[in-house]
Amino acid sequence: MEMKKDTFDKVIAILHSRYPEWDAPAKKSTYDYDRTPFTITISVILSFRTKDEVTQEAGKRLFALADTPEKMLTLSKESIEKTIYPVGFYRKKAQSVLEISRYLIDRFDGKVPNSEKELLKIKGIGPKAAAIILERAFGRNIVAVDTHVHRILNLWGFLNTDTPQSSYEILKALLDDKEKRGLNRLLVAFGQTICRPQRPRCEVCPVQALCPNPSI
DNA sequence: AAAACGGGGGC
DNA sequence: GCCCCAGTTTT
Repeated sequence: MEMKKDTFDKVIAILHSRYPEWDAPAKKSTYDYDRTPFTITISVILSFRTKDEVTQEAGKRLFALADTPEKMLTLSKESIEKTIYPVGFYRKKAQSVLEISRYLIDRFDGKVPNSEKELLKIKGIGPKAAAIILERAFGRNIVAVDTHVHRILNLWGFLNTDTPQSSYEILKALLDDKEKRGLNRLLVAFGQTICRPQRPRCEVCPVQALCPNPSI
């Protein structure tokens, strides 16, 4: 089954009125480390193919040791591996963390560039990571298809089109003429708390009646 | 286009 | 056990 766009709009409206706090920026107090462009960037790297909770715990441990590119370079690759374990691809990511730190210092005086073009030049940062960094670190009003958003789009049937568009293009079209940033956050929060990857809480979902594929 | 990177979790 | 996991680089 697939959902129509007007149903999608209705779903967004219901979620918005039921959980107005979801489209607000994440509170700093929900994290145990400073949310700087650098820590945000590294968190995004750590999050690939890894559960949110594991990523959060790993980030907390890592940023307690080093929350700037300069401090990061004082750590050995092995100690970073140990610290971030058990995130997926932890060896490759430890290497990537060091490379990115080195690159930021050499090219941008230790700062994360507020530019998609520049972010994409960094090894280890692709289109999705760049979008998430721009949104979270710099508040840019763009859509960022993270794993939650992707999963929900798929669940609602928006990714089973004959002419395959990227999930990024599809979401952009669905959220056109709206405040993309807030609505994007709304979907992420929905995916984290109710429409979860494991054991989705359909029984408390306010839009269950509109869902094409409830797992209830 | 497909493999590789690496664990966790569902069934 | 086996299968999945939608991020990026490498082959």
